[in-house]
Amino acid sequence: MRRLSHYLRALEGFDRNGGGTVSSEELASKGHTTAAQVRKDLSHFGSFGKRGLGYGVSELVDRLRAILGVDRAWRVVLVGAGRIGSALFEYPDFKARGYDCVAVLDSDPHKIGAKWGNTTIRDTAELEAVVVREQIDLVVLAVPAVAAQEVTDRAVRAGIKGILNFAPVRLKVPAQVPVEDVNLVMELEALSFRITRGGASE
Amino acid sequence: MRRLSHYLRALEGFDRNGGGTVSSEELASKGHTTAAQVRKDLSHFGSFGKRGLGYGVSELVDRLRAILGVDRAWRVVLVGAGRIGSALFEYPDFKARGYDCVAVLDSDPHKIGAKWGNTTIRDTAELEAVVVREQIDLVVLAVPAVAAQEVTDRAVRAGIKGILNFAPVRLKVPAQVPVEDVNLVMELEALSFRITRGGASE
DNA sequence: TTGTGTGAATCCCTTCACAGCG
DNA sequence: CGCTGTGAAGGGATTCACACAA
Repeated sequence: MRRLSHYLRALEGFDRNGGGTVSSEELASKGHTTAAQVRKDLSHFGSFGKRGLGYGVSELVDRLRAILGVDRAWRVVLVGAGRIGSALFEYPDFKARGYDCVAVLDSDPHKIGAKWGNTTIRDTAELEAVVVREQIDLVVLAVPAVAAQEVTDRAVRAGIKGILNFAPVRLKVPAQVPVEDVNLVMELEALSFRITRGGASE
Repeated sequence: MRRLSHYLRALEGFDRNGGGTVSSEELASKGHTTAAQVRKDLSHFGSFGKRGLGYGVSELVDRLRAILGVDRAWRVVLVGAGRIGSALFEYPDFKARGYDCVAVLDSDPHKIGAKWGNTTIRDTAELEAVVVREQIDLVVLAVPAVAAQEVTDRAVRAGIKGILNFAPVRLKVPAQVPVEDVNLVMELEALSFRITRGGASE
C-alpha cells in the first residue's frame, strides 16, 4: 500500500519520544487523504490507536515499519553501472532507509574493476555467485532493455526475492517474485496527458 | 491513464506500415490486462476500430499519441544537476519521445558554467527568465528536498505547465498544475511490503 | 465468423455516519 | 467530550455477455 509509506514519512515530522500522539486528521492533512481513509488503512492491520486520543507516534512508527517490512535491512545488488545506476548508488536515502547496496555489477569490461567509494564493480557474469554469497534480497535493474529479461531470469533462479526495474520492459517473472517498475517516460506521458486534457486532478 | 502508455509501447512491436491490425486480445497480452479492459479504455476516446478485424496499428498509434499529448514536442528544463539530474539528462528515451531538455540549472557555483554536451549549466536564479525565454512547458525537479518547494513556487509563477518531481516532498501547487512524483524509496518499500506479506500480486 | 462497442452485473475502494471506548 | 474502529452506503472501475458491424 503506497499510502502507508506516506504516513510513515509524515510521522517523521513528529517527535517519536515523549509519548506524543497523532490523530487520523493530522496524518491525513499531510499525505493528502482523508481521516477516514487513514483509519481504514490502519485498521486493516489491527487496531492500535487510543479512542479519544489518536495514535501513539512511537508505536505507529514501529507498526508501519513492520508492515512495510522496513524494520530490517535489505541487501541489494545493483546491476548496471550506467548513469541511472550511479545516481541510485549515491542516493543517500537508500542506505538511511535500510536498503544496503552491497554489490554493483556491469558487463562492460571498461567498468569492471572500477571502484565506486569502496565498492568494486564486478562482472555481471558473477550475478548468481554474488546473490548467494552476499545473501542478496533485492535486485535493482538498471541495464538496457535488451539485457533486462536475461538478468532477471538468472536472478530469479538464484533465489532473489524482488526486483526494482528501471528497464522499459515488462519482465516475465514467477508469480511469487514481485517487480516494481519505474518508467520515467511514462511519468512524463502521464504529465502531458493531464496537461493536454485540462483536469489536473492527481 | 497509465495503461494507454503501455498500449503505445506495445504497439511499437508491430509494423506501423502496411495497414496491419491488432486485436484487443493481442494488446492485452502485452501490457498485462484483459481484452475487455483494452476496449473499454479505448472506447473512452471514441470508437476507432473495425469490428471483426481489430484496430489499425497506424491509426491507433496516432490516436494514442494524440490522447497522451505526445504528438508534439515538450520543452523541458531540468533543475538540479546532481546525479539524478545527470542520469535523466542523458536518458536517451526522453528526446526520442519528444521531451526536449533545453536547459539545465543548478545553484552550486562549482557547477554553473560547466557544459553537458553542448548545454551549459546555468544558475537556478535564472529560472523565471529561462522559462519565459525558452518557452518551457515542463520542469523536472531533481533538487534536494529543502529547495523543492521554493523552486516549484517560482516555476509556477513563471507559467510552467507541469512538474516531474524527484524530491521526496509533497509539493503545494495550484490545482491546474499537475505534478507527478517519483519516489525511489517508496518503490523499494512497496517491494519489501509485498515480499513481507507473501502475496506478490501487482 | 471474428472481434468491437457497450449496457448490465460485479467487485473493490472510498466516504459516511455513528456506536463505543478512553 | 474526542477520536477510533467499523458496518453501511456510495461510486468508480473491471468484468461479463452479447448485439452488431465488417
